[in-house]
Amino acid sequence: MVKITDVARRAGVSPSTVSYALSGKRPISDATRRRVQAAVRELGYRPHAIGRPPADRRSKVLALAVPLRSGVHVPVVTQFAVSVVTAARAHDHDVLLLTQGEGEEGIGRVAAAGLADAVVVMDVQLQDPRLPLLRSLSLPSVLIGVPAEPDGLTCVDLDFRAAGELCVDHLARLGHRVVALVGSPPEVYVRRTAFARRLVQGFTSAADRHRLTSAVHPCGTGRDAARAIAERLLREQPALTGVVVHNEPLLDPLIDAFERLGLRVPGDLSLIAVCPAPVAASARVPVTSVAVPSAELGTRAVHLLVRKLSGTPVPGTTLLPPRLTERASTAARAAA
Amino acid sequence: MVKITDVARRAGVSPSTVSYALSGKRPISDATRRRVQAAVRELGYRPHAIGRPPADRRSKVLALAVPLRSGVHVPVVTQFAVSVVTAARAHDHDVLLLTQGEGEEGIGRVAAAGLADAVVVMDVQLQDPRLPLLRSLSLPSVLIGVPAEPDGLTCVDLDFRAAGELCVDHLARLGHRVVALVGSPPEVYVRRTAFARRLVQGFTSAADRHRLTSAVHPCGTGRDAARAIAERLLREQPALTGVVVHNEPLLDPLIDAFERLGLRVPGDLSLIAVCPAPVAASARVPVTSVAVPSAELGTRAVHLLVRKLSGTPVPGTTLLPPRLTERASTAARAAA
DNA sequence: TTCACCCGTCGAAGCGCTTCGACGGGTGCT
DNA sequence: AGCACCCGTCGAAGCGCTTCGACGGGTGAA
Repeated sequence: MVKITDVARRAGVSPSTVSYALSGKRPISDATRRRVQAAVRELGYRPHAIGRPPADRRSKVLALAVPLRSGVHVPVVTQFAVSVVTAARAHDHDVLLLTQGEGEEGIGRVAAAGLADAVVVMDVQLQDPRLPLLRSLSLPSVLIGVPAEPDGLTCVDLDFRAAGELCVDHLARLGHRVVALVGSPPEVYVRRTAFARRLVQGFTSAADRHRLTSAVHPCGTGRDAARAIAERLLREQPALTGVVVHNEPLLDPLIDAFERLGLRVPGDLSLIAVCPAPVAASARVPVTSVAVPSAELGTRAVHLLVRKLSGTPVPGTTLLPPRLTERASTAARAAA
Repeated sequence: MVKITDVARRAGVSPSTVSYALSGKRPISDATRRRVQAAVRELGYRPHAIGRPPADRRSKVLALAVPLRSGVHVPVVTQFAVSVVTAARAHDHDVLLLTQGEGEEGIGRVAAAGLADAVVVMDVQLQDPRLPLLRSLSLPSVLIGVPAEPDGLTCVDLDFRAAGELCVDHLARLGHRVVALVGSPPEVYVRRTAFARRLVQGFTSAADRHRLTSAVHPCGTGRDAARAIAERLLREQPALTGVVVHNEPLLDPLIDAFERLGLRVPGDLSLIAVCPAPVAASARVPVTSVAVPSAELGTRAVHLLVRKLSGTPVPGTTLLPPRLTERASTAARAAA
């Protein structure tokens, strides 16, 4: 392995001069800088992380704590992870992957060992066991999702409450009077996952505001669950004409199930999904949706983290405003 | 942050004694060891990675180079990544995530900076541009997938050639005489992705051996592609009764498309998929499949890597034998 | 011409840890 | 009883890098 002393020898200067020539933290003459750069190129020198003194103890690594528990949609998480890695690279950082179960232990370990400078925490619950740890650690962090008590923490998320309201507003504007929310699997709510709860709140309060009849149903995934929930909805709310779906993998099966029951989308039933845009656009019927901007969330999280690392103050909670995109799955309610 | 000297002071010994007490590399009296352990517990000490001298230069980090290019099925990759992280943790290692595009550059950077001790490389092509780099680097590596020239490299993969043969053998045994392979998207073959090509080889050679009429069709994903390929198959091979699918996201749409053309599975058409078992089992018709054991591949890769790191010699190429699981999508060919 | 100042460079220290060599004091054998 | 040996512990070195303080020589101003 080629070290800084090798470069120094070849360039005929001292190691410290090489360091300064590369970092630019002190003035170095053009001639010297050029010689150093040439030596670096010729030898293929790259600073080795082990040498970094604790002054600049930065490992240039961010940790990413991903959930991957049941009920979490894998492609969404993956897209998010990729955007984090990409954004991190743009800021000259690498990403260390921590999986759930590792969650708490992993964050502690990574912080103590100095393996990472900062951590992005996904899938935050309202009362998340990791929060006390994050508060006590000096390790900068950004949460994806907003817990019940976000004081002192940096959080980013889609404004799921507003997203829920937006969906209902849209259905109400189209004349729908009876609506339902088909949500994530029950375990997601049991875990008190923040974003899922907030969406329900927004949905419910907007429905009340518009004086709509509404119901909320957590729902598992798969064809059988879709059929069951579709039948149940029609049984319990025969006048149902508007459905909000917050459950990516259920989207296609649910449309299927409704059609098998003789309900056309959007003829008889309007459907709005809360999910990443590609999922909505490529469903068997292109679905009107409020996009979950996973890529943007990842990028934002990294930006915030980098700013924190540089000492810049950052806002406590950033909520991205929801945006609704109309596609083929919503229509005005047919006249009675 | 609590360091080894703090522990030493509290335990009333020297730092080196603490180190030995924790590593066990030299005999330490029971009394001393106990005092050290108590001090470690009380102070919450954890060794900081920055202190590790290059003698034991191990960073306890593995890099994982994941593809995430078009045509690669995301859930499969994710499952694989998770199994790598889990296995790595079992060996007291963490995992650094490198994404494609970063591929070559990333491996070089990580190696030079000493960020990782070893690397797992996914989605290997027959002529992979990363191979020369891997050979030249002293960084131990394991490839998922077998390139054209695997000499000097450690590779793990499902034996896709045998998998292709196994599918055809099964169809032939059931009496099918005209078969087709619906493969991955064309770009996968253009890239000369190793496993995709090998599957085709196995499929073709087994078909020839059994004197079957056969055809191979790369195919994109999505409902439209499924419909197009289904129609084309029936047009070009009207007597077709056996289909092998090597394209996870196409499975459901393809079954759909066949049924819309009036072909029942398995009544009129037998279907075998090469994909992870859960995908096959949860398709709209449970599909007979040869499993792609992503989790096992990840675990194996990490095991091999750990053995390499410890200096144990490891086999060059490990091919896992394919296993076929019968489900509801295959049946004997109906008598003419 | 002289002095102050600054630019460009160097040497040394230090980070937290591991490990090598050394050393002191028991123990066991002769 | 004496000697060798080994167990348990300590001190010091060293890893590759960055950065602080220092220093020498040139330049500009008085």
